[in-house]
Amino acid sequence: MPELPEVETVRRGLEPAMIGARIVGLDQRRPDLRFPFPDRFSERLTGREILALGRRAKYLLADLDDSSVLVMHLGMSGSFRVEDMGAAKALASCGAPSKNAAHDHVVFTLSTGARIVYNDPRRFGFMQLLARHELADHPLFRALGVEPLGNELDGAVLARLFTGKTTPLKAALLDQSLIAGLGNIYVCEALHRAGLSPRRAAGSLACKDGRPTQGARLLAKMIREVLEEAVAAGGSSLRDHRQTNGALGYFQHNFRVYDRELSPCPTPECGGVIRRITQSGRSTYFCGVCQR
DNA sequence: CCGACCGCCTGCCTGC
DNA sequence: TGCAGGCAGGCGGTCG
Repeated sequence: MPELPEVETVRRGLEPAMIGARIVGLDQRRPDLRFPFPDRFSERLTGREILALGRRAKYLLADLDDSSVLVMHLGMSGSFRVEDMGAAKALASCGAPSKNAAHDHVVFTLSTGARIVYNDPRRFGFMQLLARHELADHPLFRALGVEPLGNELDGAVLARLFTGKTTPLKAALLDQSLIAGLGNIYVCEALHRAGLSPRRAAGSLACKDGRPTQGARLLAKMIREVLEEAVAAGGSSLRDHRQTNGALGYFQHNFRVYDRELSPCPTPECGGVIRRITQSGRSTYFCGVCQR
């Protein structure tokens, strides 16, 4: 599921249940996900109060009351759900499909009585427990690029990041050390909105005569636009992705190119057809007519 | 530096 | 109906 908008949706769903609550029990049901869980994971978390829940790129960051930070990454298939007695009954009664409990790998029990369940069939997600002061220099975070939903990303920044790069725009936008948080879907969508070909060299958007190109400015704007729209829609629900309360995000209905091979291009008057190609081993969807 | 490819895992869909 | 193959939202590593 999770690119930046889905992770942000999860963060907003977990926040009211987690903030100010204390972890009174932690059930870690296997030794590892993508990586091993930290040593004494359960002991180190039990008794901690959750002070804040933040996000950096696709990472969730729970600030704890002992100056440690619980770092959580959802990988490809990770999700959280919030359960309390009432909500569990409500979900059951409205027929929301229950996830396969065999993939419920971590269960947090909170002092409020709520349970936070982490489910991850493919187990590409992971959790880490770090001291807050070591976060910035940690290998996971040290090399992360600009946050696309903050105020940092604009045409000038994009132009600078792309200067001299011969790599295709698609690969450059997926590179988390340049911009942190985009994934396959939103890269395809942003490039279509900006009318730029995923195959074009990133460096072609670098500054000309000391000014960012129109393409760089438009692309920066479209990246922010598509991410903001997706967050507002509760993210995209592919397969079984749901928000933490079981509700579906609906941004997938607004995809213009992703998973739309052979559909007519939605750009007015374009007349093109969406194509699928492979770039660095992953599907790229785009219109060869209006994306140049 | 760059890109292509592989592995990590499971589930789902397609075609035979 | 079953089975093989391809594909999937991420990311880190190797190799040429």
